Amino acid sequence: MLNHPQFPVEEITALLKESLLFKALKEKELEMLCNAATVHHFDKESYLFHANDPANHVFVLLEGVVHLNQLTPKGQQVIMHYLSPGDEIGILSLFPDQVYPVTAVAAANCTILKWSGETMSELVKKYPQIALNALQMMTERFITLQNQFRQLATERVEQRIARTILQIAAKTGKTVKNGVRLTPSPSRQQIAEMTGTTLYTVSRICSQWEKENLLQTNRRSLLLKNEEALQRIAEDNRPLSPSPFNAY
Amino acid sequence: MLNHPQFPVEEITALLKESLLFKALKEKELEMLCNAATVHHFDKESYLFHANDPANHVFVLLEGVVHLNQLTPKGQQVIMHYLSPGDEIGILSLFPDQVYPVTAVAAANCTILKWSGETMSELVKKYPQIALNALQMMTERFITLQNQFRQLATERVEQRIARTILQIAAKTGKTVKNGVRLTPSPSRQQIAEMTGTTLYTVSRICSQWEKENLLQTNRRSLLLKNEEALQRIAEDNRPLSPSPFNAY
DNA sequence: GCCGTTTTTTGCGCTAGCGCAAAGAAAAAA
DNA sequence: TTTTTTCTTTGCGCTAGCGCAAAAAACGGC
Repeated sequence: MLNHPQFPVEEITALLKESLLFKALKEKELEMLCNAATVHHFDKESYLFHANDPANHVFVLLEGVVHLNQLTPKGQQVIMHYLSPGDEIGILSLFPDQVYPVTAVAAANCTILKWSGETMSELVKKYPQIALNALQMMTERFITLQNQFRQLATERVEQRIARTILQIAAKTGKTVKNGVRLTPSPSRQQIAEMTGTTLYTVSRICSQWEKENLLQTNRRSLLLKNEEALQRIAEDNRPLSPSPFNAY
Repeated sequence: MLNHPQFPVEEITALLKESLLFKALKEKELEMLCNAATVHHFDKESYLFHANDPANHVFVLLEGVVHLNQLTPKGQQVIMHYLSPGDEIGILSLFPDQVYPVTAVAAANCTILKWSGETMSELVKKYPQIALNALQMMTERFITLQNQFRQLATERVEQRIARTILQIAAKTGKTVKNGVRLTPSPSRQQIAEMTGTTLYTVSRICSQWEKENLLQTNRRSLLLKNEEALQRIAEDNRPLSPSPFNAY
């Protein structure tokens, strides 16, 4: 276990120490944790688990991107959450008798750490801090989701797309000389599924922004050139409504 | 404490026994719980707490309706959750150092049971089952919110309104001879704030339904006359798109 | 470097839903 | 009762965003 060429134990330990789920654990405890984990690869497009599967594994993403999504009865996808290295997946399996409420799919080739539910239960018994951390995470995720809901209910598409790009940039973007680079960049379709719109609308809006030199995209990456401008769009600094008084 | 004319202790105990937060507590424990509570009245439109207040009380609604909502930066309201008698409010205050992420407002005159954070901490220490129940509730609310999010992202206004009315009917509706009656009925404005639309659209859709004899409204109550039809609307049983082949 | 596949762009027409404004109805206050 | 306030309805015009279709561009495999 845990003799991975690209991920030496020290590096993993460092990552886990920073993670929300395992923070406040001691060096010794993290070591135990590492020894109880297994490392797996998931190819792009493959599934970590499906919605309604019994929740019996906890994952930590080492490398890649994972999307948590739901399907509508008609087969339309909605991406509920976007995960990057260091993030935990499947915390619900820490709690008894749950099923995953979402599908987890690798949006890029991924390397992940995995614990079985039983292993986790034992670890939680030994280190109750993990349960507290999980609870903390749940409430944070809940509050975030409430905000997402409010935004979807009240903001225009353009704002939601701007916000989504900014969030991904903040989470995984690399600062380069002329801006912030997102690699890999989510596809138009995926942005649409995160913002509750269509790929056509996303494409039109991004084209517009590209013309205005706010960003620059190609299929594999996105360069955010004017973060402040996008921020302004996300916060909707524009006339409330086309004022009738300006018509003259 | 707890000598309320309309709510004798036995009745409250019975209510708490059924509640998600206090289920699986013993008779004796429920009694302790009752004795630690205080009863309060909140007039319609008054606030139980505001978003960002430190979360230091747990409430159980005995009578009335409470809305949990958020405000957009521009002052627009979004109703995140609708609470009826027996429901718990402010479970986040069971967990350390939280602030309420929403505002709780009485949507009708309310009678509520209230515990301070300190009292609750002690109770939780004595009866750890409460913490487990709270966790259970959090995950349930989280999963529900995810579904709400998906629906908002993918369904048409009409569907969302239908679903909302059906949910309120299931939660608080009284079955009468010609249908299900909701009293008090949410206003057009409130339905709009629950479904992410405007009061005009809600009004038009309800008028339409009234014409089709699916329901019947006046300012104080709503009579749902054809639940099945509304169910069909909520599930969107209609042609996927105006098929070009039918044009002939 | 060529070919098949996937993704993106964009023109076009369209429709769901918005939002003002003004009238009407219902409730509350006086 | 009458008056005032609040909530609802509806006509009207409009616009944001949808979604097809077809082309263009980008990518991957060989």
